[in-house]
Amino acid sequence: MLYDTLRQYITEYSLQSITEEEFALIKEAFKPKRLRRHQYFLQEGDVCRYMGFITGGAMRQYSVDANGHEHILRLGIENWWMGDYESFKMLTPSKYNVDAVEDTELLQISNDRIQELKAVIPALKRMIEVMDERSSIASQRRLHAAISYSAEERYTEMQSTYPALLRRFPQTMIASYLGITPETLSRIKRQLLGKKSKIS
Amino acid sequence: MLYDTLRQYITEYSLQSITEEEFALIKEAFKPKRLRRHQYFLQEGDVCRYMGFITGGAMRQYSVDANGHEHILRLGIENWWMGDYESFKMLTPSKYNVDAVEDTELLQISNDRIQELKAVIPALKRMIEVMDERSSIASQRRLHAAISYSAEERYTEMQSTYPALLRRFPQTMIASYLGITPETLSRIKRQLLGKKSKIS
DNA sequence: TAATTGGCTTGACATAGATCAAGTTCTTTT
DNA sequence: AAAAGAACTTGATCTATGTCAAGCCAATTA
Repeated sequence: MLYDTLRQYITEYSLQSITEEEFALIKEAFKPKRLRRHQYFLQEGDVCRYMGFITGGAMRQYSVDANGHEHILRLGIENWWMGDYESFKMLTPSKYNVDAVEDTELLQISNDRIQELKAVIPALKRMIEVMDERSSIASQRRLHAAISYSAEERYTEMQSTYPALLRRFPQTMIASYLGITPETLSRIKRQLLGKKSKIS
Repeated sequence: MLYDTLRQYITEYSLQSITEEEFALIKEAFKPKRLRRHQYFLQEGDVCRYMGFITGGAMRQYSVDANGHEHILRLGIENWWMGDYESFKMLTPSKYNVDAVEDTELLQISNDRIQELKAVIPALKRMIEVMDERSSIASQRRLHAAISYSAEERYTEMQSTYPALLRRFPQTMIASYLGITPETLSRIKRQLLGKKSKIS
């Protein structure tokens, strides 16, 4: 049921299995939560007290700049974690908003509880370590792309890295994630179609 | 002497002290290395087998794109770690070069040895966990800046976040780090001087 | 001291991508 | 079925930043 994907996720990332007692602790600590489309999970200025493990639906993390433009930092779907990690860890007010792009259900856990669980469930501790490593690496890659690549290159890279996200989110959001306007993304797509047809 | 700053660094990050026996292990595992200005620590295509803890000098990590342009991803000075973490962790060929910007001395450790040490020195393990957390957060911040801010905003943010780097590296490299050309950085600085004088 | 070099600035021009404004298509709601 | 509204496209312009070229200054080397 609901918690099985989480259990599988932990096993997969930690490469360790968890006992039934441990699983019971997890089920008790992670609370199910439903979000309607457009509903906030976190608002700018609040401390991110929970991280959510998405079991169904789609979410985004974004900031709003001085001109009212949104900049999407992260997109997430089933089996992804969502929340502002910086705020969650440091207990500082978040610079970001997190909301649901589709009706979403997730399992949320508080900072306190995850600390307690880490202490008693080795697999969970290991999972978090691995996630930190990977997220550090993923951010570095995306930074590299943002600094070094053109908009078109970033789009094609996204096509190969996260095809699922491309299909799932409206292009306005994909554009924002790539750091460009929807108009530019539209034109890029047309250009790429032209190129493709020449190749094949 | 040479290893004291490393010891202090570990204590500071892990919030744990290390015993003399542990320190002896560390001294044996971390090998001192000297690099002349412009000398490579890592070249694109090689696997990053060592991470370096800089005890003196200045280094940079950068990629070279199809047009021969360099893009600096990270700058490092005393008390910073340097190397390509992705390649080091995953044992994959690196997309980056790492070299010395000044004559540099560092303490280097191999992947194998750090794994062994992590298993027997809790403080070291904890230090790495904390570093992963923070680097994950720092990358996210920089990504946010790269996507959301103008060149000028990124520069002023860098002024407040890493003043030491600004003083230490030539502006060509600062520009590359910010993802702009040296010419643009030069013009931005002039504009900012104008603004400042108006304020005061 | 002269020569060389690397780093910085400045100007003129080029361009990727943004902005603004319409118009189209496809859903969703009523 | 009508109406409203997303999401996307397209065109015309604008702007931040890049590119190319020249010159200057300071530091290092001969």
